[in-house]
Amino acid sequence: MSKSITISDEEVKKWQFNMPDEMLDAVSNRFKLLSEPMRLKILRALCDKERTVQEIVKEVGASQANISKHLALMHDNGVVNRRKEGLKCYYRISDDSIVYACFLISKSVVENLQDRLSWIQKVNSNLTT
Amino acid sequence: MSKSITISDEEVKKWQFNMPDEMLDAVSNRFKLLSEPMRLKILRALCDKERTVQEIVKEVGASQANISKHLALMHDNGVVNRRKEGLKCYYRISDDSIVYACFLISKSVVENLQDRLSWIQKVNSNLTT
DNA sequence: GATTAATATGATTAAATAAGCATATATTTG
DNA sequence: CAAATATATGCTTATTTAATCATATTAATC
Repeated sequence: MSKSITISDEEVKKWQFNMPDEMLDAVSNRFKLLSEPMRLKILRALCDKERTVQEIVKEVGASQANISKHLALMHDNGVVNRRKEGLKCYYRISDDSIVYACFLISKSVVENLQDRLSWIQKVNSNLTT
Repeated sequence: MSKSITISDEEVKKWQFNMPDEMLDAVSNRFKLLSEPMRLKILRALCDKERTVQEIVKEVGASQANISKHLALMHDNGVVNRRKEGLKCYYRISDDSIVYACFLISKSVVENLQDRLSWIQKVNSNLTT
């Protein structure tokens, strides 16, 4: 069966931004973790299944030290979980809503780009005719 | 009628992280915009309706210059829209998915904190008995 | 227990950027 | 057009942090 998530406006309104400042700090911190291309690449690699550090290093194409630090940071902040097996260490995304948030934002960014593109095309066709 | 949004796993899988690196850069940039407490406070103020810069300044309690710069940044990146009316300038959130993403992440962060709290409580009760 | 493999960590450097202050640019009103 | 109001913008400073290199830790194997 296929999972799905539904967010109602009411639900959002209730929570929504009756949030205390301290909560916003925590939220901004989580967003900050998602605001580095390198970390998004790591999450992209972890999207379908857990992987070892080595596997991530290969897939992402960055140094082992760098990947390791990003993973540590995300682990400290509950974005990924760790599982040790002998020498190897498997990481996985700890929470589906992280992926959903990435999806939402991606969609929003694409729509945004498309809007701009249509503007440009309109302006361009006006200029060239 | 109450709006709502549904995200299916299939939908996420399709898009999901078959994203090219350039796309991840754009997404990370959007996340970066959401990763400052001050900007989240501004978005919280804009959550239910559009507001003027002055109204935001009052509600958020930061300097006009600072608010103005954050608004300009978010506007340049399509996070908020602008509407001028005489001297006043009304800003509003341009895209619902931004609010949904904030909601998702907030929920995720709260769950994360709750998990940690229950750990702490468990440890604490072990120590004090 | 020495060696190799997998991962983590410390120190340093360079780049990004939020906030503050002063000032500039409209736009309205007298 | 002068004064007042609303908003935007330069410039500077201090802070944060990603990447790099070298090295440390941990676990398996011979």
